[in-house]
Amino acid sequence: MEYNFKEIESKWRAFWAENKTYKVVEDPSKPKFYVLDMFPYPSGAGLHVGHPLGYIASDIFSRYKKLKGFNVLHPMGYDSFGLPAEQYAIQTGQHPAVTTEQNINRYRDQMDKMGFCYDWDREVRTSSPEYYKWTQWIFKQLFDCYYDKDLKKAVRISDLIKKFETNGNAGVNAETDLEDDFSASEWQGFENEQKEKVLQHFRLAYLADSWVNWCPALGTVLANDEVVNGVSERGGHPVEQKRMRQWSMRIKAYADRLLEGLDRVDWFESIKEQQRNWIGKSKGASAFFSLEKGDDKIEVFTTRPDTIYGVTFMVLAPEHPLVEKITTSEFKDKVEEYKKMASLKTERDRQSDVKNITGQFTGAYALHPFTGDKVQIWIGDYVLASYGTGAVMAVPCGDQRDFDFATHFGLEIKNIFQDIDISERAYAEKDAAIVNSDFLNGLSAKEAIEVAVAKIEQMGIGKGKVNFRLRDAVFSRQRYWGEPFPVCYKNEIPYLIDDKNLPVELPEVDKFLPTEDGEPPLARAHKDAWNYFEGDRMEYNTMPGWAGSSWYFLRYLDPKNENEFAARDKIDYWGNVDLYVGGSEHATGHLLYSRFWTKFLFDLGYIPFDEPFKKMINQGMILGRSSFVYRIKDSNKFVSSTLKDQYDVTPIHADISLVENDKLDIEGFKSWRPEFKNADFITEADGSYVCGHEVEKMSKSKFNVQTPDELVEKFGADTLRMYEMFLGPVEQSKPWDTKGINGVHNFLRKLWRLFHDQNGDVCLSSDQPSKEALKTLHKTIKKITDDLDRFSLNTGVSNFMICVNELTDQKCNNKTILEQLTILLSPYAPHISEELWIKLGNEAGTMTFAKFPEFNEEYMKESSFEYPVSFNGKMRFKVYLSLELNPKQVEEHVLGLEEAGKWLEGKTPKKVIVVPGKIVNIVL
RNA sequence: GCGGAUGUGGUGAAAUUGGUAGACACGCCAGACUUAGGAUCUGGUGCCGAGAGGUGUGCGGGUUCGAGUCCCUCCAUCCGCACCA
Repeated sequence: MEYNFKEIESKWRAFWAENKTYKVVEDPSKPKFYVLDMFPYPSGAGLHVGHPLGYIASDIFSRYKKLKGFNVLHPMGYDSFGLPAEQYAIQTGQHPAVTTEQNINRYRDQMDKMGFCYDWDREVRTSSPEYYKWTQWIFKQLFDCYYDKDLKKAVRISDLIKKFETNGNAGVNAETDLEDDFSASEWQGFENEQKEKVLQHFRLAYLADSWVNWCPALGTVLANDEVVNGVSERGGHPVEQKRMRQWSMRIKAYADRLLEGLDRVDWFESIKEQQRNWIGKSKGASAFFSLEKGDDKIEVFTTRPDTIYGVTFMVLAPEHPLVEKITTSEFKDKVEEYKKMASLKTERDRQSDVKNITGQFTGAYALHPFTGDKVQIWIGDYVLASYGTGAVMAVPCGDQRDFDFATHFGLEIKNIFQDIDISERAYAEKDAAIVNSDFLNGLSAKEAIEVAVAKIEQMGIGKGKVNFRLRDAVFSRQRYWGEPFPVCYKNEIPYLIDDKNLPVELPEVDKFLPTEDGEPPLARAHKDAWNYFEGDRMEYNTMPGWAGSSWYFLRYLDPKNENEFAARDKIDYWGNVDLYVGGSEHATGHLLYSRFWTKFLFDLGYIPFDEPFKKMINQGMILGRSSFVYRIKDSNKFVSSTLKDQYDVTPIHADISLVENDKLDIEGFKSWRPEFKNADFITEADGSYVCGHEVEKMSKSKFNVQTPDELVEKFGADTLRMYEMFLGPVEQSKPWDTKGINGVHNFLRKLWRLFHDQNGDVCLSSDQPSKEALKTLHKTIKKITDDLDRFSLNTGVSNFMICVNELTDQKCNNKTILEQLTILLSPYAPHISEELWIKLGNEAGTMTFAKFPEFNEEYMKESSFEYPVSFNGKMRFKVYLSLELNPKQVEEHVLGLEEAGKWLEGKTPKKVIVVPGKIVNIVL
């Protein structure tokens, strides 16, 4: 019997499903291992070959860990709320739940064909009410907590209220944007409405008027990580700044812990670095500059307090609250004009207009805190209102932007760096000694920073301070297809819905569009359409896409629990994710938010860990390899790629299914589209047409999408699994190319032949395995184990090929050897392994729970070694020598060889290096 | 500008601790077989050279008996962040 992958694969797929082979339950007798894939958004296009890359890798690893005796949790689900389903719904009127369901079914079908070992009984969908009930519940906890900076953790808001009742907000060290002070009696005198307003400044999920990224085309706000280069990440629509009342998450409270936790996880450095940049911690000092006139003070933030004597002017953001107050009447009009101009610029304009220096003098002066000198106060849009204090002390000698500003407007530039020429540009390094700076003179930058901060604090004009770039995350979206908030309003004060009434389900609406008054789609729902309704109205916004994905890894632990998001004993057993596999594009979104929620749930004692993902592997993107045909201008004639330079041609994408090894299927191309029906071809001498190619993102419009289904059909899932791994290291981006897939397929056929005779009958020997075969096997065991442990799955495939090549040369059909090999291979190619497993006389379905072979060094022992002999580091010849020889003996033997004499050229070697079992190097 | 990653044959790549550069595969070349199968088998294939040999891991330098691997300078490509004070 030939290797009939179709029959074998469908047989085992059915077997696994029927027997629930991959179902897992808590088992205290075994160590646990949690392998997680980033769950997909089920889009209408289905999976292409790039999606399963990470799933295959994690599947191999899960199967390996099972064979190693671990109880492996390996679940899958769907991030099923999101924009595309809703936009499709707006166009067609089809309910997003319906399209989502269809897409999920297609994804499931595609994944099943790959032979993944997911425990599908644990599937979660973020859009199902049973799931989002708990997303709502977590939101409620966030609403009900504030961040205590002394305890460095989230604490219930009731504790805060107690403090307010006894002491007002004096002595409260909480993460808040509230600046006013109030006493206990003032607090007690507040109306409920006023109290809630105050509390909103403390809650971790809070309602506030804030500047948000508004995307008119999508009709919704976006989080910072959803805006890329001033346009929306999805769809590329323009985004503008708008002030709106929105739910936000006080993620800033966790900035320091999010930074610190990165040191405790095993992730790629690039991802950690991206998160560090995004959090953007900078240490420095804040200092108050008093004004020449009036009692107001301007607070600035600087990372270089050592350069304070270089200050020659100040710049405020145009939106800075003091601008209006300090501007002299003489400059009022000009300042107003500048402010207006700045406000009209979108974020995008400001970014693309970095080189253009603009600003306006306010007419006011501040006093230098040390020298008492008058310094001009300007406004300029290079100073951002949202970072630091919205004001900078300008040090043109030490900061290029300040330098450019000063040069442009002819402001003074004072040099405070010893032996540094600043006539051309600012000196931003920290290597020069400080001069012209009174008490800082002669100090290095590092020393001067400390001394300056101490002095500033001593004088009471400021203090050492840490600033973060991270902003609080906007949490409401004006969309339909998302989690409803467990919130209602009474007199416009938000109230939480009681746990017993959760989930608040998505109500039916007549259209998925905003109302005429611009309210979100949920405002269309009639009171009766809500499964629960309270107060004057329910919250109309829905949660953003990252809400459901911020905690899904916890739900897999106990997916059907109706009373808790997961039972504590299950959480304790499974713990956090041991290996997380997914794309790196989530570095500043999902991966940051899920860490935030994990830390929060840890603070409240619901989970015993504060980092969700211990180790993470980020698979590279699989790019498409587009094929091109070249049409000669104004004709229907196509010229082969190698000859195209002789003509004036237009490249046209050809569907990659019509191309094999860059050769075009000419007849197929003619019938592909009507306009090519009568096409002519200028071919190579052998009559073939060679296509050009280019690496691009996979997309329908480029006809370069490769679906896994086609390849499973053609070669089988085992071949595709191994081929995707064979392509190169998982973390590397690479273009998809089916060129080498035959090689992998042939390998599996060759493996099959080891078990069968020429007639295709099973033919296995039960004799003692040969020494040679044992050596091959154990060499392979060692390599495969090492490869898996360091996630080098491409070399794993190579090592299987080497093994099968060697066993074929040895004509090995030994049962013991082949059985061990089958177990080794089963994580990579589970279907064929199961089939061979029963041919070896084992019971169906027991393969998954077999024991992974152990490497035994005994079989690898050699008595001799083929030494490479080098002269001056150049390998010249090889010689077999006993490994029992000591270095001196090796040297003597090698120097006595005729071959050596040729290279010695009669000279006496200066030195001979012998590394036993490795190399001989002769230095002449 | 800052940060991260990468650079090896015609192609995908390997070389885990400094020790035979190019494993394994694709492709290509030559041949065998034939039940014509997306077969199988044998040999070859970094580059230059008829050969002996020379040369070779982005460039240039250094350390070392020995460097793809370690150090320094530079170049190129990709990714992320960016008027962040």
